[in-house]
Amino acid sequence: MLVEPELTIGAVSERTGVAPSALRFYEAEGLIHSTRTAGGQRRFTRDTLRRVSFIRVAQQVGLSLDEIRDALHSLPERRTPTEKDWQRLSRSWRPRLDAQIAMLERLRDRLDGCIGCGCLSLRFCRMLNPDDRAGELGPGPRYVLDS
Amino acid sequence: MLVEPELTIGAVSERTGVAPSALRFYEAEGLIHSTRTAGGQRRFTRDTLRRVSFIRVAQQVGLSLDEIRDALHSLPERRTPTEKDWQRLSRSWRPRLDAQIAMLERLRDRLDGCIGCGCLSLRFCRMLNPDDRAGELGPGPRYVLDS
DNA sequence: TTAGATGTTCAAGTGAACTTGAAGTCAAGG
DNA sequence: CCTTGACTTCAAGTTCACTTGAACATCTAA
Repeated sequence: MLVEPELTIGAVSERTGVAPSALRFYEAEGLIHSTRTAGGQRRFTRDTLRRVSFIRVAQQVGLSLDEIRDALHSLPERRTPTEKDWQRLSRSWRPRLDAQIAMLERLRDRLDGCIGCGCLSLRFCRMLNPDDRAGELGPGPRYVLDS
Repeated sequence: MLVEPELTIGAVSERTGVAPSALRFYEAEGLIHSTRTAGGQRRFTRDTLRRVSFIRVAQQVGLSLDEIRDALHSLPERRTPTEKDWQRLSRSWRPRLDAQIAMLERLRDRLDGCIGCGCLSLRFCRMLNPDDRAGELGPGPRYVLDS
């Protein structure tokens, strides 16, 4: 069997571009895990690099660390995830990415027509305020209808 | 001449979906402006609705309030902006929107191929870390090169 | 073996973007 | 006129995602 190569926090930091303090923070938040040396220093397995990259990517897509933790919990905890595991996880993102892209495209395509012509409107704002947002606000006229 | 219709903070809140406290905050931050009644209450002109919508849209695109303030400063201060003004502003966003969309599309198209296959890689992370990010980190190997 | 780079914890600080609370004032309908 | 809901200010609190600092321990290469 392979001996898992163990990475120091500095090594993970260097290879991911994420500060050691952030990695400690992620560990405290349950997003990554480490073992400890006899002296109490952290040692990370290589799949941590993938986890950390995943975290940064997820943040770019607009997920909070809480949501990311939930997503990562679908990976086998404390077991090196297989490619299948990662594939399943990444596929679960497609809808979110598609939605985000669609929103930005509508935004781009209407920017002149909407902001530009001065009719930044109800429809426009609805577009930017998915159901969850609109829902939690209660009844009544909500967004700009105004010319 | 028209008398500018004046809106209370509650009216602006209702029509934009933005809390009164947030509107006060935006005013304190110089993103919107108001006049005051004899009694000291705020009154907003209708173009504030557009400004506020613009602010929310800009936030969706990932701009900070600081950046948004800068953008809004290209509008004539304390003068109702013309359609041309808004058009110029919205057009200045095209590159940003295009970039954001392109990033998300690359992300979507490579998600399986990259995270999925386990090669969440240097190239991948560069894609997500535009020059400014990569630049400020200094020299040395930076991102995940690792299988 | 020892210097010094790298690591440790824990508490507190930061900045962005607001929200909340207290204590009080204004404005419009009956 | 008076009530009542909407408004005012100001300071402090909140959440998120970290960073910083102090004081100390460990690890590794010479």
